[in-house]
Amino acid sequence: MSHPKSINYKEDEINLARYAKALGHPARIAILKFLASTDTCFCGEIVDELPIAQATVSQHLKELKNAGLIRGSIEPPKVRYCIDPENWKKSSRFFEDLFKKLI
Amino acid sequence: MSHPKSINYKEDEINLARYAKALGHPARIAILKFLASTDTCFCGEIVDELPIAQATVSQHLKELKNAGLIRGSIEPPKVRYCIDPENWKKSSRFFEDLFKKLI
DNA sequence: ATTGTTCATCGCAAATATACGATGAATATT
DNA sequence: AATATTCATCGTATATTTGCGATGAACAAT
Repeated sequence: MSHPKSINYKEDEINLARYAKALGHPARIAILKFLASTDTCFCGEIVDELPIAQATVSQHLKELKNAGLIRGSIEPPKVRYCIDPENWKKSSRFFEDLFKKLI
Repeated sequence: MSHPKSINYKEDEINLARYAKALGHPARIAILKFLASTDTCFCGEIVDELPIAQATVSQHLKELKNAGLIRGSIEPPKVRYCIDPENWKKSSRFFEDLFKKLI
């Protein structure tokens, strides 16, 4: 792919897009809602909850982690996941700012 | 692709994911911010503003339109775009509901 | 030492997204 | 009629995403 015009979006636009992209799949929305409702949980609980295979759930968790929306702490042989409160608040503010630009 | 477990996400999760996905690219964030700041605009103005080709801008506009976030009205030989106030409010509420689940 | 549990990662296939140039459709101007 | 403007769409190339089964790593329990 070529980029004749050099791409230079603003930092905030890139960050907001990254958060939005992470939220852009029903499975990940469901995972986050589940996480928010239970405070913390293990991968296995999500697998039981959702209609997708363990490998796929693990991949979605990885993406949410990469986006910064969740965190995982090892608790052998499991991994306890929770929402990252700081980034959660940050992304909440990002969306709020975007939407209040019009309403 | 195969789907051994039948996929059945909740309606709201699907809708929120669709809005989020539409917001999941810096160019589309930039387009929406520009649209919000100018009320309405033509495709050409966005092409001047953003570092991407006309065909690509048009495609992003199409995706935003498919997601329901913007509308376009023909004004020959141009198309005037504006944010869809109703769906904008709706998606704003969706995100608000998601984020307030934790904070 | 062997087995079981839990989860990440690898390797693969198919689908979707991103970007562009070229072309087409619609209309206004000459 | 011919030309110019504006924008959508087509065709194409490449990258990313989504999903799965299989395997591996880490630890617990036998």
